[in-house]
Amino acid sequence: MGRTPCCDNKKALKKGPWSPEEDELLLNYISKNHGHGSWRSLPKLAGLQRCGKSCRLRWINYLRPDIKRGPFNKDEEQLIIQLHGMLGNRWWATIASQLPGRTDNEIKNLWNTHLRKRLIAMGIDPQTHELLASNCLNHNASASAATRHMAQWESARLEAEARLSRESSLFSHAPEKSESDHFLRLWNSNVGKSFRKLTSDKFACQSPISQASSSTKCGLLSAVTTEVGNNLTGSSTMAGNQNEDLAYRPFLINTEDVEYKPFQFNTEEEGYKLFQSNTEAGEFKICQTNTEDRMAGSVSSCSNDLENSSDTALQLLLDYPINDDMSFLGNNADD
DNA sequence: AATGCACTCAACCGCACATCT
DNA sequence: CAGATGTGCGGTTGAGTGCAT
Repeated sequence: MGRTPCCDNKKALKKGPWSPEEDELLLNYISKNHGHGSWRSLPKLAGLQRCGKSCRLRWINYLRPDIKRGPFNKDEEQLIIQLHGMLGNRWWATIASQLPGRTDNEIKNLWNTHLRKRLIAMGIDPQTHELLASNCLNHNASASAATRHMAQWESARLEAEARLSRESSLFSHAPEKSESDHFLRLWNSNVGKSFRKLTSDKFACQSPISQASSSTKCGLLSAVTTEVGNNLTGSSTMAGNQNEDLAYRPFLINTEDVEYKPFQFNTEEEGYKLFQSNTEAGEFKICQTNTEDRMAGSVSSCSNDLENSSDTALQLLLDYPINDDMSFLGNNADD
């Protein structure tokens, strides 16, 4: 039963930095064989005294021909921060997928060495994207709004997951994509476009940094419909269990200009307008949803005064020029 | 020139999930 | 179906490097 171990620890396998000779062996093997095939058997076939895992890592993070070298530009850094705000630490690979030629390892390093420190210097917790405690003393009202925004964003994320889960069940013949991939694709898709339109029209926002305090009025970004049913329950449970990691990050950041603003709705009712899919046509559109259908457990303790602002950091994220297509739905249909 | 410190980043480690026997 | 293995991923480490003293 089973297979032999991947890496035989009894063999003296080399560790540490790769030599140019080793790189050449690995490159030659992969180019001659039009791919790596089994990573486990690769080292032996390629004549390398390395474990397959080490070979894979070397290929993915360094030798792959499509690796983009050189420093990250501002757009890339901004996108990483935005995506980290959406996804958190758990999905470096997903973030990397949005940056052609960049590896998860590279992005992770950039985050840990540069971006994280930059946020800290700005008084922002790089994990939660919330204001650090010291800043909260000066921005109590805003920080409390930030907490609400976290709930709003988490609700939006759950809604997206639930919707996509439902969609995937409708396209059950299609291969499953990862949850995060769904979310990113959703964000980049017409759904996101609709959402962008909604937020453009309806969202107001305030900056915890630029505005010392203000009374706020916000609704929930929790337009969860009863159609979601069990899928939603699953998502909700999942998110609850992994709250620390999956927690939606409410802020959107422009690190250069310290634009760091949460988003809000003008009214609670507006918050309940979100994605409603027309599954027959495979299209999404926005419609009114019943407030009573909102997901149980959603944070709803929002105060009800809000200051409008059309120039939001959210808009920066929403308008970021990500490829706006529905290819993932198309793929589903094709498969 | 020597030393210590901070920083970077390639690589390792261990876990989770998918796949195979 | 159970358990072993393969693969991918995030967290962490530590060697190399640059800078300050």
